[in-house]
Amino acid sequence: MYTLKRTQTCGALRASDAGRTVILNGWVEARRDFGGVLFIDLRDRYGKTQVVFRPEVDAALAELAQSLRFEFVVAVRGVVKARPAEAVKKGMETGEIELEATGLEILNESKAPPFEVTDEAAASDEMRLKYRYLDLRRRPMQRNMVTRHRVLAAFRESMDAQGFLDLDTPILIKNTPGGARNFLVPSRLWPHQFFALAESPQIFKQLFQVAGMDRYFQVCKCYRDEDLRADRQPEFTQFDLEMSFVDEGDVQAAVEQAVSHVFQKVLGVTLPTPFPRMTYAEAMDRYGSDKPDIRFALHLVDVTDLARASAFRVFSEAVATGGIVKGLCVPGGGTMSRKEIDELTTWVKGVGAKGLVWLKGEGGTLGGGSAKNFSAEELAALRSRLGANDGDLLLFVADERGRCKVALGGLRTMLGQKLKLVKEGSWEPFWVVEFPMFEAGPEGRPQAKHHVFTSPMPDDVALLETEPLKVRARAYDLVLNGVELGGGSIRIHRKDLQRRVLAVIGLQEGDIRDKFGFMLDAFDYGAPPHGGIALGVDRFVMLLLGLDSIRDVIPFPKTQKGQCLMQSAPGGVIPKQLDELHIALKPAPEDGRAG
RNA sequence: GGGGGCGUAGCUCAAUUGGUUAGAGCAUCGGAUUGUCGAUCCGAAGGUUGCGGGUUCGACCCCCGUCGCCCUCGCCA
Repeated sequence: MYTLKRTQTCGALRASDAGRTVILNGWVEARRDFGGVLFIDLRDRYGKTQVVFRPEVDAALAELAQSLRFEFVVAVRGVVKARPAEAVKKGMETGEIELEATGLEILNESKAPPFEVTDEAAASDEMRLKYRYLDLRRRPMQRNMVTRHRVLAAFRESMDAQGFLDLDTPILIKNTPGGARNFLVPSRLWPHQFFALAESPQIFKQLFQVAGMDRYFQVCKCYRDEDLRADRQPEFTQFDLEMSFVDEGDVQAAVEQAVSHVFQKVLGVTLPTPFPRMTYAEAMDRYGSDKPDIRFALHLVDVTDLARASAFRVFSEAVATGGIVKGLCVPGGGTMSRKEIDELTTWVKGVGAKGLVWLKGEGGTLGGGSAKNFSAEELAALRSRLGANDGDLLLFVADERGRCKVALGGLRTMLGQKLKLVKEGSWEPFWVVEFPMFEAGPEGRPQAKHHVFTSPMPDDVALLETEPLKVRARAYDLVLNGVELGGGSIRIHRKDLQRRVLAVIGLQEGDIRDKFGFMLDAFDYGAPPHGGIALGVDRFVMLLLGLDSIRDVIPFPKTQKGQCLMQSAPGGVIPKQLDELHIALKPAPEDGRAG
């Protein structure tokens, strides 16, 4: 119990409140002591208000206020006063007033915080994660969390308006190898048996369709035990939806409506719909990426034909061994230093490419770098093919097809950011469509690129057994500003086609029965045509806020090694727990990371 | 598993490229200060330079190993 319960929040008071007696509760954000008069900035989720203590108003109170320190939690009663004209703080919502204190209750003291709880993130990621509750107290993080809430609220609003049902699915499910590595949960009641944490609600949402729950959606947690990235966490959140009696266009339209609604509600931005479509083949050829940032026009240009006959062996040999040569013309990139170009080369080699060939537009032809390896005619042809001007930088990668695209596509993205080619504040969502059904696995055997329930395009079904790698899928990814927001597909709803697809990836009848038996059984009982999609909530919020790490929009994220620095999770368990689970531990690996 | 960056006071950083007493700002503590809002001024305290080993007359600096944080490739249907 405490006596001075707040009557207002710290962001509420304005000049029109002058003369009122109110009570504020909050944290001490700043303290300015003039010996006589003492100022305190009081903060809560809603804002910040200056409190002033004066000895002439209450000497004992002013003395008590001297003991206040950063992050003390206090309750202050006082009279709202208009500030003297010269003391008005511009740019502060409550800057026209201050609270002249007549009562103070220290609700809790605080140790000196390990870092300052200020708007500027002056602390390292490590400190922020260890003391996450203090990091979250900072205004920018509070803003991020509020935005996250508003995005979720707007999404649910749109889904409800479109007639979707919010239904949940189990987190503890059966382990099915393939796809992302699962987190495993041992079963106490069934010794030697394990649950897996759901990596997505995929199977269940399809079974909802079999069950007639047309138009399902959910905001759900997903778990994948894979390596982390700036935009990947082992535990993340998806907008998940699935619909019956639909084709690609219906799912995309539903998503466009929901995404547009979120943009309108959260940013006040109107997105033109429908979103443009681009085929996977075009994305890879022109951008070297299946999630290109199309906000800047920097395209990969194929010069394989020119390279084939070149005297420059780096080019001709790459082509002779079945590779390709592609180039990128960076407008104005000629000013980049040798050192900067070397950094690009280092990166390219890091992704497995052999190297980077570079030239600069100068004197009406091309010079610098590898120019001496080409004839004048070749330089002219390259310059013309890439549309280069004097002052431009030309970058080429000659390599195996996939590596070439990945290397140049990566360079394109890096240069777009480095040279600020991107129009800030622009939003260009689009769909990448016609993904390949399969990709070559380790031993050349086709693997599902999306997942095994994805339907092939009708025109390509005949190729399933003969040229599986040429079969295109009825799959689609939603891409926004170079980020893959999510992907989905029209599913296979007929058992005969499903069996053919499973056979292509080499699953034996026994395996099929073991892994997907219940799914196929369900399809025996009238599965409707259906399809859906899942979008990454964390990435979505990150994009809306213009941030570049997913960690800043997840309240309690893990480090890149998958640890929670605040809890020190994961951690060990006591022998009794292991006994109950009938689990014996093998010796820990040498790196000493065992709990 | 591979490539790269970083690790120095509670926090954020510096240390003339190997030279003897490792500095600054903020925070902390003490003092001064009656209109500030990153308050100001004076003073104090604060260090196993992530950890282990090596090279050297001498190591924050060079070498090897290791741990941690970040970026990235693989991986993530």
